[in-house]
Amino acid sequence: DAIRENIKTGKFIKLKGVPIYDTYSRETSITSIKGIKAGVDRRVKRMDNYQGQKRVELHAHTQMSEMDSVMSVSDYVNTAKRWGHSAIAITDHGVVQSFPDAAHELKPDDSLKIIYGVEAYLVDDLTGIVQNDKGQDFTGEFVVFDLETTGIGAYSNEIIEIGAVKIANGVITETFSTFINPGRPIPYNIQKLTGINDTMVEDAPVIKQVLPAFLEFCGNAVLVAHNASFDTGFINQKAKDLCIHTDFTVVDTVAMARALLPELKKYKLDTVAKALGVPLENHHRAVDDAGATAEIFIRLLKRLDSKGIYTLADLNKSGRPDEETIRKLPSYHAVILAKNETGRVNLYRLVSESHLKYFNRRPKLPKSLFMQYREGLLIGSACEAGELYRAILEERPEEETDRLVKFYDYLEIQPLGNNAFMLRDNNRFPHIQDNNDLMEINRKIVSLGEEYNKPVVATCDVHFLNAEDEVYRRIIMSGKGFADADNQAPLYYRTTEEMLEEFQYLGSKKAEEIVITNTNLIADMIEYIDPCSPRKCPPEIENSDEDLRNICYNRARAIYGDKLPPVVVERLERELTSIISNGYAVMYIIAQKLVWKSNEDGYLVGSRGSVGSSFVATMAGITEVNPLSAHYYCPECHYYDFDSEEVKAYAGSSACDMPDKKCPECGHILEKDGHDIPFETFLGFKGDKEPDIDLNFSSEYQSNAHDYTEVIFGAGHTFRAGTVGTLADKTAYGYVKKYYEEHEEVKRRAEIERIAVGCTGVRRSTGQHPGGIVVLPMGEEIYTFTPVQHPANDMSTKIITTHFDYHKIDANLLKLDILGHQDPTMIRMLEDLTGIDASKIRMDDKKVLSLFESTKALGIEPEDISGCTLGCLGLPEFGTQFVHGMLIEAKPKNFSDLVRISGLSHGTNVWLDNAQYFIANGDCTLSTAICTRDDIMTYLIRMGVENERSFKIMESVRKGKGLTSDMEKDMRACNVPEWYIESCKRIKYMFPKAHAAAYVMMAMRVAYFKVYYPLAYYAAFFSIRATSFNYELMCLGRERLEYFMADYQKRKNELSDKEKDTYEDMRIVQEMYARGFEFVPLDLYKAKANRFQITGGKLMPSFATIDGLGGKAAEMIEDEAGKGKFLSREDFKNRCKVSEKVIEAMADMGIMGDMPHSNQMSLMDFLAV
DNA sequence: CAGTGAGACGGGCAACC
DNA sequence: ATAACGGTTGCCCGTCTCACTG
Repeated sequence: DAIRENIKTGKFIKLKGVPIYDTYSRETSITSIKGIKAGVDRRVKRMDNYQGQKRVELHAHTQMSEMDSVMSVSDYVNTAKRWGHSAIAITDHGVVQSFPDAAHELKPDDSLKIIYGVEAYLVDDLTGIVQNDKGQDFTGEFVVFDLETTGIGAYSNEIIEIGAVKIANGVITETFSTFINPGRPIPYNIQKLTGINDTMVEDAPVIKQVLPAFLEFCGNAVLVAHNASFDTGFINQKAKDLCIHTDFTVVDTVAMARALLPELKKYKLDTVAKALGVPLENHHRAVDDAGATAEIFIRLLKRLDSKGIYTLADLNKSGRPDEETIRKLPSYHAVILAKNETGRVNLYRLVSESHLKYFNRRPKLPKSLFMQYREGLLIGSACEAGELYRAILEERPEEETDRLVKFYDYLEIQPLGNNAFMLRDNNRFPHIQDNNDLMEINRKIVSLGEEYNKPVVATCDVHFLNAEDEVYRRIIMSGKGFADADNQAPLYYRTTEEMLEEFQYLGSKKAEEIVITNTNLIADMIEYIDPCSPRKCPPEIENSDEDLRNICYNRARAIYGDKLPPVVVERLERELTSIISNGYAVMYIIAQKLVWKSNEDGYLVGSRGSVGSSFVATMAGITEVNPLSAHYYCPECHYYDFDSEEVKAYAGSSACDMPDKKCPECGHILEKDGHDIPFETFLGFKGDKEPDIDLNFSSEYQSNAHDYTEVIFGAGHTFRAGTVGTLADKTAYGYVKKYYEEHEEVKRRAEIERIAVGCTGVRRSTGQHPGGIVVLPMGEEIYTFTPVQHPANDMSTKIITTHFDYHKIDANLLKLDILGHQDPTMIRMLEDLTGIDASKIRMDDKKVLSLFESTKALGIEPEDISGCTLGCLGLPEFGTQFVHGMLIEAKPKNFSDLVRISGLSHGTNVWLDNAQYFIANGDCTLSTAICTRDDIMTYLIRMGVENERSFKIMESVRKGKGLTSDMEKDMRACNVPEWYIESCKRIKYMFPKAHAAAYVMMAMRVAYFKVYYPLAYYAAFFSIRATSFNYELMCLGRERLEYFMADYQKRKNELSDKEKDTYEDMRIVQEMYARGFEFVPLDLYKAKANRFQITGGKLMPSFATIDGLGGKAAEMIEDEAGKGKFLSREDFKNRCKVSEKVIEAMADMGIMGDMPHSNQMSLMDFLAV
């Protein structure tokens, strides 16, 4: 214990012990520990010690950048605070999920300004198909041409071949073709690509001679090229070098093809040629490419003609890219920062639209859309993947860089190390050879900034906090399969001094300007913003207050009579006052509508959570749990008994445990109801607790319930709550392990775990909440609260989720938890099979209750079912080893006991290390132990602790927050025993009583069927609950089953989770066999896809129980079997889309009967007969 | 006959109530 | 043998199979 005390996460310790080689884990470990001492944390924490104004980081990625950055928001914010930086920006790739967490890191008196931004994937949709239109139509002259060059940039490369074709009136009239001597060797990769070598151009004319000739050939014609800006860029650059003025109209066939052939995925010349049936030989030779492009152009022109497009102006208009096209356009990084509240909402809109409309691997943002919502936003030119940097890198003509610079509000440059990858990639960046080349690009950006008066800022493009943290990013990128993962750029958060030093090559004055002055200048243009709206916006439904009141009173009168018992009126009024005054009536009305609708459609709804604590909820039909104290009432004459001594003896218990009784007035059998649950568990004494209505709908019905919310609130007003899926422990561990295995480095398990921790928390995907629907009230705009997107950016679904996970906006919008559950599905199937109304099942049936103590009621002995001494295998929430252990120890006698056990068996540190100990120690009994939340509050109140205080203590305990010393003091002051205080402190999570009661009711119902309608029970269980049912292992007889069970038992410690599930299902099957029931072989023509059937006192499994045969195939078989006999296996395979392998397996199991292999055979057979 | 892409399926994992 | 909350939805990924293609 002393050792344990000293070992805590984040602590450093010194150990004394004996190192030995552990043959099991196959690594060295320490045993026989003799001493343990506190150690010293020797890690050096970096500090920004710059004297004077410090820099501001304007470009940083957090863990929300998908599988890219490993920096946690909290580390980032807190480091900035510690360094004394005045502001920091968060600019994740295309998303903003870090914002709420970042805001959360700020304390009220922090002065740090967080700049909320995004690094967008900007798409230039503003350049049209036609540049410099002068009113031409398609009857004039066009010159379609193509160039081969020594490289990509027009400035430092030369043209080596020009091929051109002149078209007039849609027919080819002239051609032009020549090599050009570039006056320097042709790079090897270009030779390889084009097949043009030095000897071929040796005798060719030089550009000075060729260009004028080519320009003369062109005359006033419109220039046409595939990806025209490349070719015209060269022509313009070379013309400029020779002081020749050019002013061509240009048409780009890539853009044309995009507009006219939207079905293509790529628009490379060969792809387009193929799509249009144009032959293309010798691709990457100017003459041939020009010819092909001309042919493509002519064919595209014909399509234009049929569309009634006759002028270039029309072409440009028709070619405005649609969503589909924009998705396929190349994108460039750009940093967008929100300056103020308007900007924030605009940013959320841009993020939403880029996810909903323009997502293609990345959320793309068309410039046109950005322009539309530019208000309140700043845009910066970003990194080497930004269009300005790219334009400079590719030596685009000046007009283009000018146009780009003007578009941005500020320009960015980054440390050389960020771009050093270019030095290593000679193929893509042949002209970037050393740091000087990289510096040159940065210098160019700086001078453009000066020229156009745009501030230039130095940013880090942060992806991890400290230089050494690159290892985490390396492993993650390697795990994703990036080949160059091992060459991590130094993308860490740098201090002012580090950045000043980095940019010394610009001169110390300039360095100071871009590192300090300008970053602060940008930061100062930005206001303090809260990423989450402060407004609470619950939906409104007209007359909900009055309606709720009426619904409750009507129902109450129907049950308790027109003259309502005072207890009922008192409770209703107390609750209604609290509910209505706090504005929660709407919640009840919504829940009521959903439940009623589901009931109408034939599915009961299970209640869940603490709603059952509310009698109003009971009366509104939202829950079956009646929270009043145990009472009798007469359904005939409305006699009631809430306060006789007889009834009071059941305080704290459920009414179903009371003896049956006849009505003293009319002799009718009295109803018993009430579980004695305080309302305050739900809403608190002041009604100020944020309540949550959780409902369990049948999994089969869940999506209908979701759709129905749209009917209630109107289309566009409900959103599925979104979730953020991260790289968590197990996946991270797997990545790290794999990484070091691949690199053949031996790492100890502890080290792998340590590194894995550093990799966790990185966003991997987004998803849907299991049931949460978020409601946006009429007249509100969702972007005020959160951006939206499709789950996992799946463009084929109509589901829209919130971009933030629900808890980030739970103070703003109401969430309905419409969860899926198997209990309602089970009940539905059991009712269908037996004709019994499950809601009428008694909760005090002795035989049913005995299942929780012995196997007797099932007519079997423990040895029949591998020694299990209880009959409650397969009952919901009562089927696991853990719960069984508890049941065996606690020996529940009635419903109330089961409610307590249900409470004890859910949560961490509620039973073990807690109630179990205190019961054994004699401090308490099952009835007095802390079993549910409510126990704490009612007990404390009874001991004299003030109401509100008792509630607060309960809330603190049930959330696992333990007790404050003040709370302990208050408890001791009221003589609360020490064991009780200790017990409270150990609890990590705890059920509310209402939830436990609702779940026990469900378990009792299922148990009833298990006792009295066994086949129906097993049919329902295997159809619905069994997750790993396997025909081959389980349905071919008891002996075979037990053979496999023995095998699993032997491998107990190595079973996968899946196999463990299978084993649990096997136990239920074993129990069924033991009770004397059997399966009949699966009949191809009688079996159902997913449901077991009872036939002649036996069970017929469903098709879905066959391994490898999934839901789709199962349904196909059921469908096709109804249409007629299968002639052969071949026929079966074709009609049902079942794979060969599965058919083989089915044949082995005897399911295929004597069906012949192919139709031929069957015909022969037929003839033979 | 290798390559590719799509779809079904099962299993592992994560988020959540 | 241990320790153990139980049960839900949904996403990703590897594998298998099959149709299609050059």
